[in-house]
Amino acid sequence: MAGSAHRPQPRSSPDGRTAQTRAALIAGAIAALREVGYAGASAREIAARAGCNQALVFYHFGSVSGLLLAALDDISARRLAAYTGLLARSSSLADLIDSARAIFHEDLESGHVAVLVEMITGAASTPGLGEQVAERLAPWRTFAAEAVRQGLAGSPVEALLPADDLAHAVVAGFLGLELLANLDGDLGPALALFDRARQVATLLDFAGSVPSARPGGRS
Amino acid sequence: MAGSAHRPQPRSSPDGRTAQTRAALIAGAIAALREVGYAGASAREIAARAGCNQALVFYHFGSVSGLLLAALDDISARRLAAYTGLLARSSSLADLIDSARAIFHEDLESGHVAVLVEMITGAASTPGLGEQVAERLAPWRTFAAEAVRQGLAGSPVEALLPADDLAHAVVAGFLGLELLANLDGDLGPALALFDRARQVATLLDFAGSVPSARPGGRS
DNA sequence: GTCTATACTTGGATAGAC
DNA sequence: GTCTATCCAAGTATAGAC
Repeated sequence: MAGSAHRPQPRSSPDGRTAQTRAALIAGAIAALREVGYAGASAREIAARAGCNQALVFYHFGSVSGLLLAALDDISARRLAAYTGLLARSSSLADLIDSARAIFHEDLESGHVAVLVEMITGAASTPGLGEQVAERLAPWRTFAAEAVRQGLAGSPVEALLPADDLAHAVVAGFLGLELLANLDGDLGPALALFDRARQVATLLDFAGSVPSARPGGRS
Repeated sequence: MAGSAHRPQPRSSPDGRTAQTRAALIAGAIAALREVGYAGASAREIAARAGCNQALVFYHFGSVSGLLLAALDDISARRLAAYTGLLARSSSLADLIDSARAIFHEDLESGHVAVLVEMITGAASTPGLGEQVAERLAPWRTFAAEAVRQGLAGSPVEALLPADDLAHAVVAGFLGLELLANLDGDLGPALALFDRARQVATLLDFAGSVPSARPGGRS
């Protein structure tokens, strides 16, 4: 039931004027969240960026938070598709770290994770919004767990750090790095961290390929 | 120069009515940031929690963001004192992880890190606020670097992960875990992570105490 | 130092013309 | 479906009484 409210007749052609307006509003919402944060993402601010009228926010999305959630949906869909593609193409842990670095870099430059972070923290001021944001974060967490499972398959790390625990840390790490990079306007430290992780990953890839180097390995 | 504006005569006795009001406003600001976020932390909202008049926010702190920064200063001072005490009492890496877990738990329950996170993300909507928040975050980062340096002294991890890089990851991790725990209303996964880290730390403590287990060790 | 009252601004939301 | 006009609520900030 959540999500079905205030959707006007989607009867017009797939990329008619209506769809264009909705898309422009979503793009404007993303830009606003990125540049002026949740507190600054008002209907007027967003409409100005979309080049249309403030009233259309309410016509198409019912409320400002309705639009912000739609923007989050939009980002999630596009980002997860990109992530999944990268994951499928990674055959080693080092590959996976490289992919994660590329994802982080791209997301940061385009501000996608910033939008997510703003929504998570901003949700506190709007009753009921927290649950809806959490729902939309769920697929990212599932994806992280899958990536970790794939990257650690057969690694000695598995025994020490279960995939689910590590996945939680990975998501938290992404969000935290984004927070700091955004505040500092400098993603250097975060990228340096990925480079270090890559070195460790290379070691683990090697350890995984040498059976005798796996303590407790039984197969 | 920033910070000296709008400070009314501190001529009254140290814990006179003035100091009480200022303290109540700061406490109200912290509670508001924690419960309704940056976007909801208005002068009226804060004054209501402080049990005083809205106009006093401007009299004592000049503006709402002035008060919020004062609140952040207050938290930083008290938290860093507590952290430093814990650090001084930790003699092994496992001890340090235990301390970190205790810090995280306490901060989360009391909402101190939530305040920091709200200020970091909320700063985007108020020009110039970002730099001031960054200034106040700096001591936390310095502390993290010291803790990491102390915890890793003589550990084989040092060669792979320089202390500064790791410290950046630790701060990002804290902020990210806070973000998730706050959204979910569940700090279980974060605490589980600390437990895992503690296990690894115990291993490293052991490795550090056995010279032959340190590859490349030269002393 | 603290309060009441108020000026001014911005934002959410709706009605109705086109 | 989009716009203009408008209402109302909430927010920042100041003036002036006490």
